[in-house]
Amino acid sequence: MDIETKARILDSAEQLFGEYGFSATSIRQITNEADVNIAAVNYHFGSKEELLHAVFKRRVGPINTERVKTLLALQEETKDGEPDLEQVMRAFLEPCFHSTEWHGSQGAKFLQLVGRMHSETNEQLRDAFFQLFDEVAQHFGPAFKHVLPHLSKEEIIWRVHFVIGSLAHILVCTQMKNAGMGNVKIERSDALLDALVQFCTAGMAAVVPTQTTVQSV
Amino acid sequence: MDIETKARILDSAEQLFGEYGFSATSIRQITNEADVNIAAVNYHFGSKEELLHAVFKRRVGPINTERVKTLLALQEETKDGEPDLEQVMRAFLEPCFHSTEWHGSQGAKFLQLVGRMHSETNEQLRDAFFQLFDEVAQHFGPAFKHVLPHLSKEEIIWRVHFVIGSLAHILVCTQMKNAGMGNVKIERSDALLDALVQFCTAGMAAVVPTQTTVQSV
DNA sequence: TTATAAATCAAACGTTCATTTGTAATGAAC
DNA sequence: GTTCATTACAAATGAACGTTTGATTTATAA
Repeated sequence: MDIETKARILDSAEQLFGEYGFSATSIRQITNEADVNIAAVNYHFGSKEELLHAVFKRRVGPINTERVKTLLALQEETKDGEPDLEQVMRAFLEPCFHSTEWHGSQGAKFLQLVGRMHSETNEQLRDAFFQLFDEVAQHFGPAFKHVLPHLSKEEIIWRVHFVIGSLAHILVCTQMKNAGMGNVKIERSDALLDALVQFCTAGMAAVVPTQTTVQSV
Repeated sequence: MDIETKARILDSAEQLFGEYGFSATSIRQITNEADVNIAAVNYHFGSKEELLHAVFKRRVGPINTERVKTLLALQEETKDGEPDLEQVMRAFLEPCFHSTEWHGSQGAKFLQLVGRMHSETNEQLRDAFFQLFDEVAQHFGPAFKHVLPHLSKEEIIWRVHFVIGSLAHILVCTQMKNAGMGNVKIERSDALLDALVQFCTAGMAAVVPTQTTVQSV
């Protein structure tokens, strides 16, 4: 069975890459878990790296499509009114959490892998990964700029990175035992998403202090 | 030369672990870079994992000591006045950036490694790593609770994780090419620290919306 | 049924891995 | 000068790595 084999490999790879990382996961682990022959990975995907890329491609597309769709709907809806930072932020963050609703713990493992990738420094892996987010960046960059007109472009880039960092970190954390996150299961975590949205919205909206701030004491 | 050998191994390990990750870095790479015999790692440190632990122990201590010292000084100083969230936040974040002032690009590579560790899921590595931050958690947990009395303990834990995520992410990002962070070099990045402090302070201080929030439209 | 392509399989490829071994320097104490 | 613990070294250990091979099975179509 062709399709079944490929899907089983993708499932196992997604889970194991998320749990142990790319380098620390062997093709033998993946094929054992998927119950397929060891040669199947190279036959169906070409190499270990291409397998990783395939794992991403399967799930990132839908998430980013939802992000952009929500943003566009939002912009349409509020065309004549005030754009709302919190809504933009939610459009950016919420779709990530939906993949767990769609795919259960499998989706959660994928998010853990996504979180992991944000600290990946291998240029080849990075480039292939972040290229998947080009469309999102092109839409949300201007959107954030529009609702935060007083911030410089550079300042916005930094703050978006802070947001991404918070997101990536909890995507990893919520899959761990003993991460100090209590009993949060990301599969049912509206509260966590809300908290993240609130935190990031407030952070993005932080007022730039005047240059000669003399605070405290 | 005993001390020289150990220090050279630590330097190389710190740099390579930060750059390529723990699993993707081999002992051969480390010992070649350090120009020592391949057996030296196991002789001086016992194993690859214990070497990683030694890399942390060398630098994390001073950072956390400075964090706690600054916090205690702050609490002493403002004993009869208003505690200030931004000051607590700065006491938490700023010492991380100092290690680059002390050790230059070597310190920067270390910070990249620290950022990486936050997405490490290997339980053994995690436990050994986060144990190094127990003292910090014990001091800053109550401190944040004190300046944010209206937030629940759980909410504070989540928000601190958001802060840690932002911090870890930029520690990794600023060492990368093409991370979309412009030309920020963390060795000279007061502005980035300031931006991070502002973002995290505002995020931590975000008001909890009333339960029945009906927003937008 | 037969020809053709796709998928699976066991086995092996050469390489690299972390670690261990036994031996040779090194330097201080006696 | 001999002893002795420490450190350094080249060489080798067995295991695991990603990948390839060539035969074999399965599916598709003529």
